[in-house]
Amino acid sequence: MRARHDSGDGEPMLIWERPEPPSRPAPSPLSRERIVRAAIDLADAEGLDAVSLRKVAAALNAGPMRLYGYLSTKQELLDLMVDEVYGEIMAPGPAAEDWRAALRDLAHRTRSAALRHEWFADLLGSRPNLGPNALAFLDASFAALHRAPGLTSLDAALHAGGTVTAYVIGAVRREITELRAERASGMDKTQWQRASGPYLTRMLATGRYPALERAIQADDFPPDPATAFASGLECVLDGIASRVSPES
Amino acid sequence: MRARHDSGDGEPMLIWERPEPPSRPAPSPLSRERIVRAAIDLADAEGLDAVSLRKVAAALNAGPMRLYGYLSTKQELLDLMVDEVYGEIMAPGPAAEDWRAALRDLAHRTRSAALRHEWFADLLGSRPNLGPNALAFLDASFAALHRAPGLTSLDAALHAGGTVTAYVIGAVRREITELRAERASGMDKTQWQRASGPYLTRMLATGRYPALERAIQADDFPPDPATAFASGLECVLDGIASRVSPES
DNA sequence: AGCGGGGACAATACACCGTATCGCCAAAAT
DNA sequence: ATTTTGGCGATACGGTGTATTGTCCCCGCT
Repeated sequence: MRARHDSGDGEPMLIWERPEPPSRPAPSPLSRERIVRAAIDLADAEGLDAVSLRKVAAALNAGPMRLYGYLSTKQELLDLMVDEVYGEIMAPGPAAEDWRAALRDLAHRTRSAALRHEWFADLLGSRPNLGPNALAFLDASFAALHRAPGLTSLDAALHAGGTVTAYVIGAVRREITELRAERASGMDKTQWQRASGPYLTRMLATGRYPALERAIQADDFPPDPATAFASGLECVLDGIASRVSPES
Repeated sequence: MRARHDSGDGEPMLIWERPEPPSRPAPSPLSRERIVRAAIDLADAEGLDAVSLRKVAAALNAGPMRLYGYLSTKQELLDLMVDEVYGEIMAPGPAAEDWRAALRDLAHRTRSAALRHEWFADLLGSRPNLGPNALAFLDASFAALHRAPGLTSLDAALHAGGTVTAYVIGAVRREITELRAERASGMDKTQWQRASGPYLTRMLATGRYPALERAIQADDFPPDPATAFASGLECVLDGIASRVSPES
């Protein structure tokens, strides 16, 4: 059952272009924008699990069912939230001229958006994102790759874009997950090591993980996540560059 | 409130080494293994959303609360499911000798595991995975990277491993998501294009996405996901190789 | 041998979720 | 002025994860 605005004709009428409910004379106190904003605020403050239609509605002084005039499903709300964050990502100035710089910029903006809205990492890549802002993001990626010198086949461009996107999704996810794990067991990274340390040392003592053991023994403290993300990204970009302009 | 096996002393006693309940003379009909297996079967058949403690317990002819003797939380069950899949991934023969081949092998095995258990993609990277099989996976990664010639700093090895892991997570996620989207709207890829096509064409007609427009116009059909995954992976591996052994 | 206690299991209970349905009331149309 | 309509709130339902309570059986002790 779709929202009541679904005109019912054959065409799918995806959610992003569904019209606002006809603006009432006394301006309707609710709008999809306000709903999405409230949901985002709630998710930022209390996590994605705390986002329930009931709580969002309550934050807007409305009954839960009120929202179904603007959304047909909770999933739709999540999709709109994601697209809103893509909007944040695309908000800043124009793209760089160098394709590499442009892709790097998009990646870092995505990462910082995920740090602002940790729930974004949970949703990243879990559904096809076709909202207008997500499309703008895609467009920016392709535009950047089009500026690459040797990238004639746009088949290759698609591959390249997909590869860096995949890296960004995975890296952001991992980083947020680690961040949460640290926070969960006492705010401090060393404290986290103490927490799961005994278990890990016991596991390592079995001798079944020699390489891991060696890796942890020589524990140079892992560098901050930002540079880890950046260096991994450069690695991926290097790989792309090596096929864009065959090795000099 | 932990499961009843938590010994109560200071040490955390993570879930993977918590002992089975004391084997009763008449062997207990339940075990964590059987629970996890039932949950996996359910998730494979009906999706992750269908995995509820009630349904899992029902599949084992038990009341819902029975499971809390073996698990302290649903999240724990999910963690165990993930580790079980890591077990599948690590099951086949020994690792290749070449570091690149070894990493490639791990990546492809992860992908095929996710294709067998689509819910695995939803859980990938969403939590720190420290189960014995996940550790074995990590160990294999580090072992492979250790075999790389120029990888003296294990700091670099950590970065490299993290980078390819991030790519794999993101790529697998995207692929499963796309697969589901296709399946949701009529099994066929061209059919999917028809489904969201009108919306997309209308969006593109706004002229706000010129690069996207160009990319879609010249629609050489995208290659099958397997080669897309593979080529992206090679791309990442190239990037790593270029820093392992500086350009020849 | 009889009995008491403890522990595994089941049933019940609770708060909350997403969503369908229904009824009311106010505003618009006749 | 009356009727209609449609947006909104309240209520309801089936489901969830989990806490609590009760029951019953089996083991060990007297």
